[in-house]
Amino acid sequence: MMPSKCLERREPVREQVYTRLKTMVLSGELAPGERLTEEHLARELGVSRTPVREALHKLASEGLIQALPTRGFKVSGESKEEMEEVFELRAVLEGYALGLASRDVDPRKLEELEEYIQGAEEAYARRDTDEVFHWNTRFHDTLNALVSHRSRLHQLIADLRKYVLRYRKDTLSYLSGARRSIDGHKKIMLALRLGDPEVSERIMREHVREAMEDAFQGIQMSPTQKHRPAISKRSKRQEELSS
Amino acid sequence: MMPSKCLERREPVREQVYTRLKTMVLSGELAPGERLTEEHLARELGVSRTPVREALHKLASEGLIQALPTRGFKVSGESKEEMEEVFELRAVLEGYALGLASRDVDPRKLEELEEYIQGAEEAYARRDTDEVFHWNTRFHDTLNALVSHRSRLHQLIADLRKYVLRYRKDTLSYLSGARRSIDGHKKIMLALRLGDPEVSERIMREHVREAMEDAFQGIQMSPTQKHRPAISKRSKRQEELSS
DNA sequence: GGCGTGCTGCTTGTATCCAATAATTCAGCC
DNA sequence: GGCTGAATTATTGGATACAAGCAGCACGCC
Repeated sequence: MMPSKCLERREPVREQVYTRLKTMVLSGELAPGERLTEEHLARELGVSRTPVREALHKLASEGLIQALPTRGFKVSGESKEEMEEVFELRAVLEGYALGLASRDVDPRKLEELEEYIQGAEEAYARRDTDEVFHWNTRFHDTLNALVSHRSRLHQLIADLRKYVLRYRKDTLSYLSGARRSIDGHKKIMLALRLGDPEVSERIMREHVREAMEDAFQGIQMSPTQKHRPAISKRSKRQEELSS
Repeated sequence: MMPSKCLERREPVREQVYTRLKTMVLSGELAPGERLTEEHLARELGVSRTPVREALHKLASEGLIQALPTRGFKVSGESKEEMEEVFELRAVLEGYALGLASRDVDPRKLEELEEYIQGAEEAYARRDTDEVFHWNTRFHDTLNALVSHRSRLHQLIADLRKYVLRYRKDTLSYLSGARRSIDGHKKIMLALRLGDPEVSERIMREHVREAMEDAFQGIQMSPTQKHRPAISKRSKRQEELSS
């Protein structure tokens, strides 16, 4: 039989749903505290309950949502304590990762990193915080890629970073935060060039902790979330995944 | 299938299967490289594919098994690099955790920890390595419990520890390893009493790294695993979960 | 005799079905 | 009018049914 048109990568629906829901949670489209039920999501996404269920369990294991006893799931709250813990874990793991990376850096990667800093600096001059954020993200992604051979560490850091990205707008909407982060990146470069694991580790920890402070700047977080109704009204609209 | 008349504790079958499979993997009953298919496992455990599948996905997300494209799963290999990475992550995270814990220790917990060391010491005097292992495990579990309010950190450490437990026998079957680990625990106690986060962190890192060295003592690990046939022959026997 | 092609079965992915149960509502009783 | 309890609903957990894909194999062609 002809292999038919299997040219396109056949990504399982489960994965699509997972990615979609994750995006919705991280973007805030699904607000913290909002309740999620398999059936409604399945209808909304135009698939059956099975893949939705698997996606929900996966998200729950990552902490993005949490299982209620027998009432489905709800989007995880964002208590200050929880965010702090995630930032602290980032500080520790990314610190360790930078220490590892600093033992043997590819000069071309250093070049690349410098470019991102340069890009951020120029964006800062234009007071374009979105653009600064963009370059900073590339910077951190590239740093993380330096330890991609340590797959667990790499994955862990990626997950934690995605988790706090939810608050990116808040983080950099103050120019002072942007300034500090760029300066922090410059220090990271110096540590990398120095090639000293311990210094690199310490510098990175400080950097992430500064980012945490800036993220908390002027944001009041309620430890307890009010219970949002449920699925939003636009549930009726059959949004196909293929969009 | 008959609706089982499980009147007692209503633990979801999914969880039972998950726990069961995890045990089988960690105990080596399912050897690294061995292939797992939903259907066979479902038959073997006397349940349907649904809970088996969910358990498999969960195990995969923890890295205990890995998904083959569309061929099911296989028990993860145990290359030296992978074990090293896990031990290194433990060193970093448990180091950080001990630093956190050292800032404010409950004296009763210190008492408890001392008892476990005492127990291990006595077992060591009897050359009972299994017993030493038992007390050492309690010791580490108790330490980890000190940061249970940091749920992510706590969970992460618990997962990583479970992962390397697979090699416990090898780890402590040498008395020198047992000796070193007990001495390490004593140093940890001193660091805790000192109450200095940085010292505690360093001491713990050293301790876990020593444990790694001992775990690798005299063990030859093949980076590539040979492909074991599939499910073992006793698949036919209907082993009910309720056993 | 070697290699390509189609068949067959194993295995997963998804949908649907059924049962069990917690929450909710509503009616009857005090 | 408020409280208690039974019926109703909402929702998950598990089982099964069904489709689709890849692997291995055998057969036939060159």
